[in-house]
Amino acid sequence: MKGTKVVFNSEKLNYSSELMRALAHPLRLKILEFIDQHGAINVNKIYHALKIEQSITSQHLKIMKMAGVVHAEKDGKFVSYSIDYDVVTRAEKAVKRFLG
Amino acid sequence: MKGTKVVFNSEKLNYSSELMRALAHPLRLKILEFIDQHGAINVNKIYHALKIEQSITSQHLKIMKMAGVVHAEKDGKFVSYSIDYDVVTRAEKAVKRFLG
DNA sequence: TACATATATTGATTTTTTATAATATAATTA
DNA sequence: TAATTATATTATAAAAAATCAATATATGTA
Repeated sequence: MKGTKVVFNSEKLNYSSELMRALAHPLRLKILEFIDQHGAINVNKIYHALKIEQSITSQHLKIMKMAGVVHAEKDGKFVSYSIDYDVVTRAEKAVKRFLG
Repeated sequence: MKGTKVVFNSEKLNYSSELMRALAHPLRLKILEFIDQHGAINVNKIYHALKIEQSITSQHLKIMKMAGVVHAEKDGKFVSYSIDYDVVTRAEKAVKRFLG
């Protein structure tokens, strides 16, 4: 497993760390877990269920959206969030990718 | 892949996010990659090769050591760092663990 | 149209991280 | 033993992230 000899450019390092950073927060993980359990779901239901502030919820969702972890789709006056499982899988492999 | 219905306690959420946080930094990833490529290696070689400050190197190594990602072993006046691949593997799976 | 609801955005503040520089400690060597 | 080397630690400054409160923007509804 040691010594991949693959030289990673800072672009990939930044991508990997950004992706992991988006997930490296207990509240965001909790939100993600909730979306996972409910499928596409709107902000209202998320913050009511988890008892967190609307504004904070939107902000964390935005961070995860920017990182590509979740996807937002407008549905009337609601916005439905869902998980991009491909990207999450990529995050899982982000470490593995440059380690062995 | 959706809806694991596994309820994660905040302990696990915190562990997962802490582990990911330790890796969610470009410089730390770079250091980890370097250790991976060279096996057990001391601080001096790391910061000379990567052209970063000694103090920063020690600090980042400490963060990864606290998270259990790397292991330090004293060797005379040197300190040799190596990767704990088990923990890294756990980090890879941290996301997967609560998603699907 | 006026009002209510859902979400996003913004600005101010606090907290956490990171970087820098200096110093401390321990081991080594001249 | 004095000087050098390797690493850690500490204090401080700078930067980034998180929280909170308020406001803005849409959309839907009475």
